[in-house]
Amino acid sequence: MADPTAPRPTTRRAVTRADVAREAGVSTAVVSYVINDGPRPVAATTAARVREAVERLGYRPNLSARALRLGTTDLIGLIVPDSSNPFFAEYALEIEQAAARRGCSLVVANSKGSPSLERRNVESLANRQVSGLIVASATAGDRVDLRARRDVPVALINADGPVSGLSTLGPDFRQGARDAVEHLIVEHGAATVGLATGPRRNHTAYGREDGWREALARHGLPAGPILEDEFSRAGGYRMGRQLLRGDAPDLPDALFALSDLQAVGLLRALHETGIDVPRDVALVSFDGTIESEYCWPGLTVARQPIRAMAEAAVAAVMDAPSEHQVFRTELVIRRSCGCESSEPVVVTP
Amino acid sequence: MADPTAPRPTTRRAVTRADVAREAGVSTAVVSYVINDGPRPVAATTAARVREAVERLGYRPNLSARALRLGTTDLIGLIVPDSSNPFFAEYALEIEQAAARRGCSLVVANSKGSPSLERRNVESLANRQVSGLIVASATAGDRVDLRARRDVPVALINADGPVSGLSTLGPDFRQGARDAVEHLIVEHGAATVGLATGPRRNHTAYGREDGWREALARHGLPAGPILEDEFSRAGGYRMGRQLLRGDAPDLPDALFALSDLQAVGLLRALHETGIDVPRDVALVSFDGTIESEYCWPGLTVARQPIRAMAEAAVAAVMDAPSEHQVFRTELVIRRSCGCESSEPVVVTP
DNA sequence: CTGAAAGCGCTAACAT
DNA sequence: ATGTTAGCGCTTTCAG
Repeated sequence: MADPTAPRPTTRRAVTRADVAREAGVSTAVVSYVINDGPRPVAATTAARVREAVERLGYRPNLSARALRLGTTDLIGLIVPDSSNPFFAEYALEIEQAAARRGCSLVVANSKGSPSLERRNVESLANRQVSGLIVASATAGDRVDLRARRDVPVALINADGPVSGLSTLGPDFRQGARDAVEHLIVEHGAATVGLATGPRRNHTAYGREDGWREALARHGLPAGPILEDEFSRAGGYRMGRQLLRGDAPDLPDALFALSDLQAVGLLRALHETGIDVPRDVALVSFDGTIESEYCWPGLTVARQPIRAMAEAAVAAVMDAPSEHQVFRTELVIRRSCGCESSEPVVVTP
Repeated sequence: MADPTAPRPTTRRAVTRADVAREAGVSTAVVSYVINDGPRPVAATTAARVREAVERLGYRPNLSARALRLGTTDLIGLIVPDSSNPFFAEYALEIEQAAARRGCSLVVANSKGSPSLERRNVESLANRQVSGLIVASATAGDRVDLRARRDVPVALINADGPVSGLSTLGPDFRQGARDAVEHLIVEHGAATVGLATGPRRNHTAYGREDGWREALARHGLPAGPILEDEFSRAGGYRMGRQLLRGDAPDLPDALFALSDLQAVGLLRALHETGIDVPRDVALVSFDGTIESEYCWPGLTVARQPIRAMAEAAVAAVMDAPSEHQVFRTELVIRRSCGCESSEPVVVTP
């Protein structure tokens, strides 16, 4: 008779390690040794017999039990403000791939820019015994409340500086912004460069703003107009509308957007008004997501090395914690700055 | 002395349910009851005492143990070909939100269009005892090999029809495509409408192709040129280049792209060649991701009700399996078809 | 090289 | 209303 005491309706009792042991005529320990390839050696013939039994029975190890025993899950938690934001989506993909290479899976949680939700997500993932936690904090780095990190290694990505007790990493915000803005000034003779920034409570904006300011200062130029709105296409669009309001808007020579998304929104507003980029205003942005490559005109960007950063984040939580790591961005020249790119389009490999 | 036998370096032994019980002077069962709010009642004063102890000790339940006991994890697995594809990224976000509403977390795996990797992901997530599995198969629906679904409810999203033993759901591919193409014909007098489709091995392409063909047939029009490339921006771009090659390319009046991404790539190729959309060619696509709203010109699309589908997928695996569900798409008129939209831009809420 | 057995932390009978 | 306790399936120490 079937055993009706199963906790939840698991169609039938699953095959366990004990079944395999019985089938193969060995002890459960041996089954464990062959499956995990250690820690004790097993005679080749015994191992073969076990593997055969595993196959015949269709045995699949129960990872929950393993996790309980080991106190770890081979699960990496990722907390981002918005996983549908292309920047985070690309980041998440690379993290998933890096995790997969180490046999880990990725669980993603959205904090929607809410510090309290972020905290709850950290707690919840820590309770799940994730092996590591990677977080892109929507708020200031040092305000990240990681009480729950008791026994979970945490890496803070998109960080603009070290945070004691955590592994942190991020792009060189300042350098990237400076490069982009200097390109505008040096190569295209821009004399006024506006800034399209994000919410001021977000610490990560500072580095990019400073980079912009530095580039200007280096060339003795005054600060251009400053627009501020959220890090989204809609935010960029609103900034564009604001820039263009009035009868005779006074456009700067160029604009630096803190993110691709905002640049895309700006582009939209500019297009609608019949303003040509780069002829009427040049535009450069920070991030370098794929979208920046395909919009029109293609955006000149300070591109973050997402794959390398993803790998570093996973390494920081899985292998060894690290000091703050900063990654140089790469200036990718396309048309929005005014350059004539020789290639019609840079198609990603 | 510290106990050095901890399986992995958990900084110190974590607080367990037993500690709380001792602290509160009750049994572990009672602690369980107050934490889970059942299944047995607990006196209010006792409960308060327990909660206090939990607070004082900073107790956090170990979800691995719970999962082992219960045979389920409150983890939903999602397998997609490419989680950085904006369509899947938006889908994943909505699924994560729907899961979160039920107290579940989402683990995402990429199959990169490989059936074998897809299968491995299914296995691996099933071994993790996920409570449900949602898969967007890169291959044909009926070829989905879900041997591992022994005791895991599976929902197939982006499905074009029922698959026995699985919950399936998807947009009304045919209706959506038909609506979009008919709009081109009826409202804009398009006499030749080309098709930009995806790899033919992908069954989900059939419905959209049929819709295109049906719309044409209804109005006695011949099939326009057919382009075929992968479901990506690069694929769209290549199709655009192909369409335009030669000295005097013979452009159709309009083009229907099976996905936003391909439309974006097409748009890029068209822009580069100085071809105006919609003046020289009109363009409509299927999906309706946010990117379609912000590119230039804004894309007229058959928009999938992603949120509703995400909710349905989660419900199918968490609540009750369902017959095949099809969701109507909504035709969203923007400028790429030739309409003058009254609103300058439809900003998403 | 292999077997026996002790738990990991939790839930939910079954007792009281 | 509360306490006791038997496992869930796995890993690994300790004996053989």
